[in-house]
Amino acid sequence: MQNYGDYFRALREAKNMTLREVEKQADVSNAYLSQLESGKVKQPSPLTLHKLSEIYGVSYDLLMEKVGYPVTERKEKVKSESGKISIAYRVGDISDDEELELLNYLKFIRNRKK
Amino acid sequence: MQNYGDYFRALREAKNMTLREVEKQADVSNAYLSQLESGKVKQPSPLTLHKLSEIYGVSYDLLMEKVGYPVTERKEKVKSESGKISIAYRVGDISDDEELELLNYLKFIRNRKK
DNA sequence: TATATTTGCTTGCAATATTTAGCAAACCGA
DNA sequence: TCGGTTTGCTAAATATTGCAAGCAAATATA
Repeated sequence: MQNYGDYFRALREAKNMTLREVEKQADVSNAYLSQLESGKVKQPSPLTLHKLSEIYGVSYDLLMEKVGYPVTERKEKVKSESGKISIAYRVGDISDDEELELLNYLKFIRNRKK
Repeated sequence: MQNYGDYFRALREAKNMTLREVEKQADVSNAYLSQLESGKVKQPSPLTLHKLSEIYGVSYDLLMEKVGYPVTERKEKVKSESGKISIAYRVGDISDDEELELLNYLKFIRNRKK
């Protein structure tokens, strides 16, 4: 994924969190988070990814792979799909683009009732 | 491990390789390898570790852990019960209603084009 | 309306990963 | 002995991560 900034933004918004909320929980500056989401960061450190993975509830491996780090080779298929495994199980593989749209739609769902 | 420089040097010497041989195979400068082995580098990048792990025949995970990166949790249990779609793994718990909407939206996405 | 707070963002800045260039000592064949 | 090569190393330069500070627009509150 070349521009994973949108992906991180979608994750945060799906949780309805502000940059400063994530800043507090992850101990990562909102400034840096902003740059990350706007595509100005190439490869955030594994430590940063680990913190974000816990807050957003996604797997650390998935984020590592997303930003282009080598990933431990074990069950290549299952690993790369670890986050989408259940949906894939029912409706087939989900592309990165589709995944992003789904996350954005989830955010929409959660906000429309307010 | 605070001084893993010695560890990297031991790995290389165990294989009877020179800095420049490793440089060629890993595409990492001999200068940097020298600094790495003398403890002047704090955290070599995952990509560099991956290359070295292949040349030295040790596991990528081991090197990642050695230099202090967060390690991937493996004992995580798969939360998706049979038939139950679980994006929860990614974005936290989602309700049955949300799940249904996401699936419908996915279908919409896939039929939308052309 | 006016003031205060929130929110996303940009701008320098420090730290550090990694490279290029090159040095000095050891090694090696003629 | 001697010119060439190998080997490990250092210094300077470049690139990127991540932060502190602060700004502008939106939003909340009086």
